[in-house]
Amino acid sequence: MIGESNHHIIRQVMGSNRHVNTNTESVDNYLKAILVLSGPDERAVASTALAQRLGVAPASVTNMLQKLAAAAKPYVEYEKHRGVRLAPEGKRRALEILRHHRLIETFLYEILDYPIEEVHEEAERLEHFISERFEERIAAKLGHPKFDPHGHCIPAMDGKMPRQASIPLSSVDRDGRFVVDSVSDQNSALLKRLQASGVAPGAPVQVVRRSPGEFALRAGGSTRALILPRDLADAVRIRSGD
Amino acid sequence: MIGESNHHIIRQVMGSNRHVNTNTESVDNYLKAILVLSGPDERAVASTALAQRLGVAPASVTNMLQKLAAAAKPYVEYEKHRGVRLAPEGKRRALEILRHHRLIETFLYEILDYPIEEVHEEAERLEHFISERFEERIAAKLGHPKFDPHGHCIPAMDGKMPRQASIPLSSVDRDGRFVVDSVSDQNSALLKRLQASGVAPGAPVQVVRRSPGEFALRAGGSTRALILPRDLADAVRIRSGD
DNA sequence: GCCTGCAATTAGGCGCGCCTAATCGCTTAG
DNA sequence: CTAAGCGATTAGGCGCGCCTAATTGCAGGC
Repeated sequence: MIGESNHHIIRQVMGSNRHVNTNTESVDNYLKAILVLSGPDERAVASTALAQRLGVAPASVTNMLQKLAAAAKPYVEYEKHRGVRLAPEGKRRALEILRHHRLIETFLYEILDYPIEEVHEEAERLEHFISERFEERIAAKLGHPKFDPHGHCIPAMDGKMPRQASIPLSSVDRDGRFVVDSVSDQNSALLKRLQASGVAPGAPVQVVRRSPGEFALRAGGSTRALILPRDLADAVRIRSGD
Repeated sequence: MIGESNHHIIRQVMGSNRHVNTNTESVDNYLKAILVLSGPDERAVASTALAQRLGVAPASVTNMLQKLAAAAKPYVEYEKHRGVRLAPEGKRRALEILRHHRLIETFLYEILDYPIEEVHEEAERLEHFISERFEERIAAKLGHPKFDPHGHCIPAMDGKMPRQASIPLSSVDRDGRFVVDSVSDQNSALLKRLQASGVAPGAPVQVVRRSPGEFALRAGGSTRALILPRDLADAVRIRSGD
């Protein structure tokens, strides 16, 4: 739980209820998408980008944004044709969901021995439905972890998150030794391959070849180099060796 | 997972999709309610009873039952004015959800140290959203338990459940020694009281007084008797001492 | 055997999130 | 400075689960 109170899934029950219902899974997903797409410097996000990420028609996005902006406590700041930003309440909720997501991933990986490439999908569903108590209990069980199994930072209860100091493999400008900072959770097949090759958060790696289209790296004690096309190389973030 | 394949939450995406969408939380809840209300001998269930249990208008029940009966694989057998029974597919799903529910309760209690009176509410939400893998992993982690923390039997993967051999405290016909079989999860305040008095599944208890309106019992080493009005006494099921 | 009372059903409507089609309006190229 | 192009919005519609109000039909009392 982050910030204020968490009402969970309160579905509209009476047709006579005049209040707009903004506590659904769908809303959560819009807020999460805005959080991610607006990046660390919190740029305004375009409707199209949201539509594409959410797999939804642009008209649906406009519709939802108007609702989110018109709520008593607005979730977003939205001006027509200008894109959208998270309002404080929206940011609070988005970070809460992100915290849920990453805690659940950690939990599935550490306690339930999930293979890493399966944690994301399960967390994606459950993140909307766990209670504050569940959140608190798994955090305690895990020793209040700061990172999930992909190396992503878990937002603290006060919603603060340190800025990332790592760079994508695809933008590295020299060969040499690095440490894996994080791996993307978006492509589970790739994730499985990376795991199998020893490319996991904290692992030392050596970048052995770079070209416009491909990046090659060797992890820990691995003998064979792993060759990643540019688009997949985006999925690995590295930092200089500690 | 029980029996056949489990499609989880597949929401309707296209307006053009002619197939009826029967994979929602709401459907799960209707099926569960029918399972419980039809009792061990699987009597037909009246619309009104369902409506009351689900907190929904009778018209809504009729509506849903028609849909559940009309599906390609019908979930229920339903004839107008005759009540409803689970069809094989409906029973399969209902038992699957019940298995989820009770596994989750056990998990929350054993692994996450929830107070017993809080497990039901959380399980009630999560039971609809966990994957087959999650189900299997928590079952394994718990050593494939046969009973949840209330003493209720957890349906096996093949959907079989032994018939209950216990009776409600309210229908006991003699004073003397018994063993607590199970306690209801419906009233969390009562559950907390029972727990505090040592009335938990497997605990030996002594029935010390019976009257039309009240039942008194003393648990294990407890000094004070616990007095329960008839309606609350329904919540405790006992069997003769083992 | 009819009639009344109540359970159950039908009819019609609502908010939700989504869709498509039509329109609008920024922005940039000529 | 205008016009095209495309991103964004509006308009209208759908299925879902739910509601209320009106109607139907079963069953028990006389």
